[in-house]
Amino acid sequence: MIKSDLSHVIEIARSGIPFTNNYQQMEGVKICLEDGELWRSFKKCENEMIVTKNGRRMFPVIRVRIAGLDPNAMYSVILDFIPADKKRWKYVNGKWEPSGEKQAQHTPCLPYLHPDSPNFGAHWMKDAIAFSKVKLSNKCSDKGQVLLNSLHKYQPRIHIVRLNSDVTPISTHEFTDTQFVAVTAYQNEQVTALKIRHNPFAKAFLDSKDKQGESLKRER
Amino acid sequence: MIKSDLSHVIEIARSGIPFTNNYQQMEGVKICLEDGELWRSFKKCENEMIVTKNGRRMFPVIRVRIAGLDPNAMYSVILDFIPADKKRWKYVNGKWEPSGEKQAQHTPCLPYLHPDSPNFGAHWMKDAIAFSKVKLSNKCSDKGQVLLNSLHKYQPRIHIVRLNSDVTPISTHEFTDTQFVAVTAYQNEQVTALKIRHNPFAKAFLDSKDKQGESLKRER
DNA sequence: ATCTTTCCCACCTAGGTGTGAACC
DNA sequence: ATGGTTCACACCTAGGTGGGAAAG
Repeated sequence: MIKSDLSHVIEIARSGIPFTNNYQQMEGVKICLEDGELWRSFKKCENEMIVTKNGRRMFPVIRVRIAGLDPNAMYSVILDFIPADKKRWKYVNGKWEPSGEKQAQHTPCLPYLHPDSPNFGAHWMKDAIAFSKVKLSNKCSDKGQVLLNSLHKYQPRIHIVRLNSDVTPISTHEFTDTQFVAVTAYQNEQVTALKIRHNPFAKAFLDSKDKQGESLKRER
Repeated sequence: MIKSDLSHVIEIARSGIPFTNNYQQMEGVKICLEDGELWRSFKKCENEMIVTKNGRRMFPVIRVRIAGLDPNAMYSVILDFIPADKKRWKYVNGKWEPSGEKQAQHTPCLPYLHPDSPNFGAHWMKDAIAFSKVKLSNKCSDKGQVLLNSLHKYQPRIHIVRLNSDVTPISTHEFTDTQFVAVTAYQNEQVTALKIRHNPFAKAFLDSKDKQGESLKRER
């Protein structure tokens, strides 16, 4: 797992408020991934996410539940994606395998600020927080999409930033079940079948695909 | 115009943050209504807004441009509605007229917190702020709709609240062009024609109505 | 009777799916 | 030739319109 510095996260979180660079890890913050069972069913087939020029939503959606914040303090919550490895991957004979060990430098991924940001701790803890509107793209643009490299593997991260004028504690969380390979077209038909089965927007394809996929029980 | 106190505004803005009750009017805040020409065309026929049990959006949408805030300070922006008078109105022979001068007590209108709240001054000043999602209702509910009395006239207000731990300056603005009568069904067909002409969601009715209305030019 | 409200409806806006052919 | 990407498309979700009949 490649660790990058958090300067982009800080930059998008401050959004004009003056901060010192006095980071410190928050104590007592708890954060849980929702829909774990769904995520694991995708992870079993090596999850894939479509990237397009105009940006494609993620499915499943990253949803987290947060506890341990100060209800009266102000926070922003941020999603970003770091390369899970330095490899380029290809799908051959029904399996993902590394291809071309040398890799062009990863451009740092622009963090995605949760649209409820900034907000009170009470707001973030009230319900699960869904990143349903984040869009993944393979092209630069200024519409706030996240830029990823196709055929590379990514690890989503959640950052919680406290908005003070004097202190910026940061808490960062990764859920390995949410790893995926960015693709411009699905490679594994088991992944396609799961997407169609669970994403309401793909209901048009339910009839033609609902007999396919790996863990879907046959009638006999 | 009936003035009510601002306790509801304060309550929804604080949302858990500790405030003193040290109100003070902000200096130098400028706020302009957008779409003034559209609003005035409705005002000329005595504007009406539909209220329903589940809540109906406003059309036109209240959009304002704000200047003079501290870009780095945190604010919430709030919309509420006060009775423009104590009358109950009825539409007879193509005109609105008072009916029944004695009036049941107005329940205080729940303020509507702009969904971008809370946010930095820089955010509020970047673009015009649209209250496109506020819903007007004639029934109590807990889904955040604004409760109004049908057949009564209302004056929308915008409040800007600064979120400090020690001070709560408040700035309140009214635009008389946005006054309207709450109704459960449109009374004036000129109003209906204008709504259909300008609201994209009513495009289905454009053909049958586009020859009606007051200021719509005939071909000859 | 009259006035007001409620409900269902067809018809829109707005935009999220994977497909399969075309493109590079 | 191969592998990866793009595009238009049919088909959905989700929900905002006023109309008109029915109800209160």
